[in-house]
This record gives sequence, structure tokens and C-alpha cells, in this order.
Amino acid sequence: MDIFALFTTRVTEALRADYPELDAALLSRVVVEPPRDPAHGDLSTNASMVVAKPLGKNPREVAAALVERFKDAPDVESVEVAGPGFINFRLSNSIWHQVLKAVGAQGANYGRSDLGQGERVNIEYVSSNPTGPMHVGHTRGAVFGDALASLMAWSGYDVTREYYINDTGGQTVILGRSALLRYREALGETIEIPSGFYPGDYLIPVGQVLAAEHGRALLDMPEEEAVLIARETALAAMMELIKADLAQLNVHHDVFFSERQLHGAGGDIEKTLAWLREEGMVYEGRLDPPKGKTPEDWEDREQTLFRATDYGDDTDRALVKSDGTYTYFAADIAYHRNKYLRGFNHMVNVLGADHSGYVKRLQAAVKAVSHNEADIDVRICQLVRLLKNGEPFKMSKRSGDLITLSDLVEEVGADATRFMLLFRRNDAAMDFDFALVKEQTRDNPVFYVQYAHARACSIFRTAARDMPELDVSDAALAGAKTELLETAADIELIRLLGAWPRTVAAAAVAHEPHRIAFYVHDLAAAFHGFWAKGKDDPSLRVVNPTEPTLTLARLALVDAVRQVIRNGLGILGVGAPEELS
RNA sequence: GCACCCGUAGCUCAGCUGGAUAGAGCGCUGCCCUCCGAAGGCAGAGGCCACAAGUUCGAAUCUUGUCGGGUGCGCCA
Repeated sequence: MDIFALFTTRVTEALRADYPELDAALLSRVVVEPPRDPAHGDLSTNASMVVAKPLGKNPREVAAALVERFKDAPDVESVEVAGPGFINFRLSNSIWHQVLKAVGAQGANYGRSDLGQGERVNIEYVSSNPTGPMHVGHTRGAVFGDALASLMAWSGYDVTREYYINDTGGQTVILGRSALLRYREALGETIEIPSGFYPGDYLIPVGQVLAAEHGRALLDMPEEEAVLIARETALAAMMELIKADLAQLNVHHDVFFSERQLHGAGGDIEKTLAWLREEGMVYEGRLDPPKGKTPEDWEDREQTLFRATDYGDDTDRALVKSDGTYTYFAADIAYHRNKYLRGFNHMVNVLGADHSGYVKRLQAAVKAVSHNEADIDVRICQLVRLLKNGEPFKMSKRSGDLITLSDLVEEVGADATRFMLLFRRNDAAMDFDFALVKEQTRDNPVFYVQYAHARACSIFRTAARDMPELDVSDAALAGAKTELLETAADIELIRLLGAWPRTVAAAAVAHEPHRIAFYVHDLAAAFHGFWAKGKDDPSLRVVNPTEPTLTLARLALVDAVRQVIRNGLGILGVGAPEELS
């Protein structure tokens, strides 16, 4: 039950009855939302202002007519016109009691919707190069993509979580060389790692595996051949490493898509290029060097170009390198065509800040490849600055000393890592304060929210202790007399619970999981406040042995809060413990 | 030089896709609680929403320009 959706429908129907000439596009701009100022009531709508001008009427006049239609509705306590033409509704408590019942009845599904109507969405995230363990910079995208995927699944989309493995190209060759060096080391040689190689210790075990599997055989073959063998072993090991890292964070993918399957004769790249040529989207031409910063080795040559500018990009893009192999982008076009042909008309890519320059060409590729039928939203996750003792420290995969995802999770835990990274818009840079996430105070939002859940559970433990004869089974809670909840404290809390479905829906549409984190934080704050009122005024306490019926009703409310916090944290992939240690 | 992102209280950030008098936490000031379901509660001060035009009933939100910060900038992945 979403009362905002409910009233949006009722308001638009009322408008349509009075003014049949209004078209649907206009009516879709009518929104019913909670007013910022609670003094304005429970619901507020802009309906009359949206509609007034096309009708050639005064907004307040239209509003007055609407008010007439609603003033006798049984669940509406009062309606009035305010300001330039807002209509404010104050609802009778009975509707809030229904909301509470609905939360109880829908339980773990409260907040789900069919907004996406089962449409398929491909969300690609992480996709980090399989050349080493994941570091902190990757972590934000991993958590973001994962939470967005659950959020959209909650909203009725058919979501596929995908990881694109860049298992070809120069970096993988360097990985192979680096592994081969570790292989020599495993055979007893003293090695020195040249710059440009991957120096990390994580390749030592790969060298040992190579030594165990091949003995000295790799030394006897041409180095180029040995590198390729070493590369295979290293790539497989790196993917295992990455999957283990992701598992630590509870991040999982449905599909791991290897770039390699796009290459080769008759592969997707060839087919896609042929198709693009037929469509006239490819030509042979020259590019101007970028203004202001011409690369030193700039070589003006005729090359194969994709008409990205036809689809909004700043320049056309090269598809074939001077050595005759395909560019990364050529493979990526083929990859996204592959997604489209697999039936995805909606795609989301989660990328790091260093890929912001890639967004336009990706959008161009998707449009081109689908004849504008598919859309792609590229979400850029900005940098995370890790603070420790007030000192930011840098991390780089190519250097030996790096802060890995694993380090972070071991230090603060998966829940805290996830929540903190989601408690901020993805497109703003953030600081991750090591000290803060370990604090057990209100300043630490992870603790604050989890504590609200634990506190709700604790209230049930108290009820069991002080009122052992009270039946608090699900069935009993479902039958609780919620109409006894009449204080401002009770109603305020239910009102917030009532906003949960629209929060989920809005967050899903905007692809912004941080809104879930903020909602849950707000709800926790409201619940802590609710609890605190019981300290001053015993009549507001939940567990009251002299009032078993009221106690049961309050417990139903506490249970609903607990449930919604759990649902919210569930979308974020954060645990909701019953007790905090 | 160009593109993208950001600029909101002293600090860290929200602001529900254009709504009403712009919010929260921290910090600051002043009370309350300190018997309870440990890890608090209430109130106050604090703002030219970077700046300037424009769009309209209405702008922190949309457009353009300027300033400041970040990221990136043939064939790397």
C-alpha cells in the first residue's frame, strides 16, 4: 500500500472527471507528496497549478473545486487550499492504521512494486582488470552496482548483474610476464622486477603453481610462448582472487562475460563492424589531434572510425589500432550490441571516476547498435579518500603497497564498508573515515541504524520478560488493535513507514541507492526519538504490563519499524543484527 | 584548449527530478536526564544555496555565461 500513489490516482481521476479534455502527459505531472512542513498536513498536491494554465483558469479556483470533491471522503480529515494553489490533505488516523496493517501483512515484501514491469536490465559493475586484487577504489563501484541491482529488482525489473572481464590486450601480457618472473623465482632464481611490471606479492603463488605444473619446461620454450602460458594461469588466479574479494563484501554477479569471446574470426567484433559498415556508421578518415595537448607520438593517419558524433559524442572514435588489432572501444561496441541482442533494452554501467571521459562514446555505441531502442545510464563513482589518523593515503595497483578491498573489509567489516559507501551520492567524492566507522555513537550512521533495529528487537525481549503471558506471535500482531495508536508520536512514525514504497520507487527510477540509506537513517532517527519519548512520558512506552492491548498495538508498530529497517538494509546488502555486541 | 562531475550552516552532507518559511548530524551555547529498555533528550544561534543573467504562477533544482575544486582527453584497458 502506497498512499501517495493511491492519492495521485484519486486526484487525477477527479481532474479527469471535471475536465475530460486534459491529456495524460499533463496529468502525469501531478504529484502527491509529503509536504516539507508537517504543519501543512499529511499529503500535498500541485494538481491545480499544473492544470490551471492549459485550462485558462486560476489555480486557486481549480483547487477549490477539487477540495469540494475530497472534503467528504471518509479517510480525509480535512482538505484546504494553501499558498499559490497547493491542496493539503490531512488524513484521518484510520488510514495510518491501515498503513501499519499493510506493513505487517506485506512484511519482507513491503516496498516492492511492479514499476519495472518485468523489463530486463543489465547492470554491469566492477569489471576491474584481472591483473590483481581489488583495491579500495573498486569497492565503491562494487557496492553501488550491487545495491542498485537489488533496488531495481525490488521495483519489478528483471535484473542481470554482469562483470566484463578484460582478459585480452597489453595489460594481460604484462601480467603474464610478471607471473613468469615469479615462476623463475619459484625455481630458485633471484629476480628483479622491472618497472611497468606488476610487483605485487599476489603473483608469488601463481609462480609456484606454474613451477609445480610445468617444472622447468617453460624455460626451454621461446619466451613469448611461455608468457602466454603464464598469462592463462595468472588470469584464472586473478579472477579467483577478485571473486573471493567480492564475496567478502557479499557482492555477486550472474554473468561473467569474457572479452575474448568477442574476438576471433566470425566473432562479435567482426560481425558488429560489418553491421556498422552496412549501416554507414563506419568510415575511413583522419582525426584532428586533441587541442591544447597533442601527444608526442601523434601520428596523422587514415584509420577506421566510428561515427560517434552522429550520436552525441565529441569526436569520432578509432576502431582499429595501427598494429591492425581492434581498439578496446571496438570490442566494447560489440559487447554492448551483444547485450542488446541478448534482450536488454536497459543497461546500466557503473564506472570509476577515471572513466568519465568514456561516457559519451558508450552512450553513442548503445544508441547506434540498437537503432535508439536501448538506453544506457552510465553511473560514475567518484573517488574515495581513505583517511587514517587524519592523513589521507594513496593507493595504486601498480605499486607494491596498496590498500586492498580485503584490508578494508577486515578492518571495519562488510556491513560498515557497504553502508558508508552508500551513504553518499555516487557522483560526489567522499572521505571514508576509518575511525568513525568503528565508533559506537550516533555519529556513525551504520551503528545508528543497526542499533535502531537491535533496539526494536530488544523491546520484544523486554516484552517477553515483563509480560510473559502476552502472545506476540505474528498472528497476534496481525490482529493487534492498531486503532489504539493515536498519539502524535505513534502517527508520526507510521507516516514515515508509509513513505517507504515511494522512496524505493523514486530511488529505483533515479538509480540512486543512497536514498535508501538516507531513508533508513531517518527512520532510525525517528524510532530512537519515539523510544526516547517513553522515558519522559511512561504512557508512550511500548511495554506496559497494565495495558496489554495497547502494548500489543505498539509492538505491532515496533515490529513494522524493525521490518522496514530490515527491508532497507536488505536492499543495501547490510545485515540487521538483533543485538549489538 | 575541450568534455564530464561537484560547489548548500564553521565542518561532513541531504534536499524526494520545478513547489510553500532551504534541512539533518557534528561542532558551538543553554537547560534536562544520570531510578529505566547502556552507549541520551529538548531548545537556541548559525544561509545572498559560488556569482550573474534568463525561462514561469514559482528556481538550490532547468538554460547560458563567469569563478573555484576534481576527473579525463588519438590507437592503454
